[in-house]
Amino acid sequence: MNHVSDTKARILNTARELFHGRSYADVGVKEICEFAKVQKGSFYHFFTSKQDLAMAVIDDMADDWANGFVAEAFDKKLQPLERFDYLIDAAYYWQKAAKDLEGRMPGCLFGNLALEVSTRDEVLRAKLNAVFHKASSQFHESLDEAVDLGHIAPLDTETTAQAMLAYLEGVILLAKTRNDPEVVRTLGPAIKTLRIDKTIEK
Amino acid sequence: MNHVSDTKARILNTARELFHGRSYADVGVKEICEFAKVQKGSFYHFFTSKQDLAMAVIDDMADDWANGFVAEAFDKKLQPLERFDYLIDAAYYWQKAAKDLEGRMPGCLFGNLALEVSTRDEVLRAKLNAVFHKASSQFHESLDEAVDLGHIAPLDTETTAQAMLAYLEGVILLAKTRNDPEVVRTLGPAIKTLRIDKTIEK
DNA sequence: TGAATACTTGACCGACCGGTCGACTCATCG
DNA sequence: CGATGAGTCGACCGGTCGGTCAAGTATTCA
Repeated sequence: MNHVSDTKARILNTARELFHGRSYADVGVKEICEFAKVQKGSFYHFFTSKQDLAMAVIDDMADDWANGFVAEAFDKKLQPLERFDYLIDAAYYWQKAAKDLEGRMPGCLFGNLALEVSTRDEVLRAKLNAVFHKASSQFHESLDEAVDLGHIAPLDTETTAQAMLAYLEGVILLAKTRNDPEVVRTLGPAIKTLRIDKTIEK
Repeated sequence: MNHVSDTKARILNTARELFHGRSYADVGVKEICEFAKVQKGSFYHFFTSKQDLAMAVIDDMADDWANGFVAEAFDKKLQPLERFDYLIDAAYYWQKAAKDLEGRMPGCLFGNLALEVSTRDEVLRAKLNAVFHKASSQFHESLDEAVDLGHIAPLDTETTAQAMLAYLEGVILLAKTRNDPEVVRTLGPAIKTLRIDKTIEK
C-alpha cells in the first residue's frame, strides 16, 4: 500500500532522537523539519505547536518502552528480582550503544525532559509525571511478587518501588554527567538494596 | 566603603535564581540584566559570554554549598550516619520553602544543569561533574567513618557514596516532576539502605 | 590637575526562534 | 469530468537571541 504518508512518523522519530540527544529548548522546529525532510507548513499541519509535538514524542516513546525492553524486563517468566538486573543491563547497553555512536551519553529522555521543562510547562510536567508513575507501578508489582515468593523480607513495596525508580534516574543522571555508561553498571545493581519499611501504624 | 560596585554580584545572584527556578536555555541574558538592573554592556564587561556566567554561577553556588548546609550536614560533631538524615532534611526544607514561595519545586541546580547542558557543552559538563565528584567524596568520608566506628558493616565506601549521591539526585528529580517536596521526605531516608559491597579480588 | 583605568550606557547587529498563511499538488470519490 | 480535502510547500511575520560597540561617566593615582 504505502499510500499513507509517513511524514508524521518521520517528524516524530526525528524529534525524539534530537530531543533525546540534545534537549527540548536546544532543538528548533526548523531543525527537526530539515532532518525529517519536511517543510514547516507540513509540520504545523500535523502538530499544533512544539509543545504538542513534545507530548506526542513522550507518548510515542512511552509506548515503545512499554512494549519494548520494559516489557521484556518485567516479563513474568523472570524471577521478580532478576527483572531489575535485566533493566539495569538494558539501560547500560542502550546508553553504551548511544555513546559509541554519538560520543555522548544521552541519558533518559524522560528524566532529561522532566528537569528541563517541569518548572515552566505544567502540561508536559504532568505527562512526564504520569510516565514515571506508570514505570514505578511496574516496579511495585515485581516487588509485591518478590515479597509473596519470600525472596525479600516484607517492606513498603509501593514506596520502595518509587525509591528504585528514583535511584535508576539518579544513576543515569550521574552517568550522563560523567559521560560514562559504566557508571550504570557499577552503581545500578545496588537498586536491589534499597528498602523502605512499612511504617507501623497505630 | 561601598566604593566597589556590586554589579557583578547582582548579576551572579540573579542568574543563579533564574537558572535554578527555570533553566539555562530558558533564561536570556537580557532578562538577567533586567532583573539585576544592569545594562547589557555592563554584563559583558564582567562576563565574556553566557557560558562564562554559568561557570561562575556554578562555582558560586558550589562555594555556598560547601560553606553552608553541606558543611553543617557533614559536621564532624554529628554521627556519620546522622549526617545523611540532616542532608535529606535540609534538602526537604529548602525545596519546600522554594515551592511555597514560587509555587514550583526548582530541584537541584546542579542536577538540572547537568541534564540540560552536558550533551552540548563539554566545559560545563566537566565542571558539573567536578561538583558531583566533590559532593560524593564528602559522602565517602562519612561512610568510611561509619565503618570505622562499626555503625555499618564494611562495604565499598567509595562506590556506595556515589550511589547515595545518585539516589539523592534521583529523589529530587522525581519530587520535582511531581512538584511535591514531600517525596524528598518519604524517599530520602532510604539513602542509608544503599549498599555496594567490596568486590572480592583475586 | 591630568591621564589612565574601571565601569556604565543603550543603540545596534545578524541570526534565529516558533508560528502563520495562501498557493499548490494530488489521490479519492460521486 | 468536477469537487473535495488531506497533505505539501516555502516565503514571510514579529519577536527574541547572544553578543558588539562607540561613547560617556566615575574613580584612582601621579
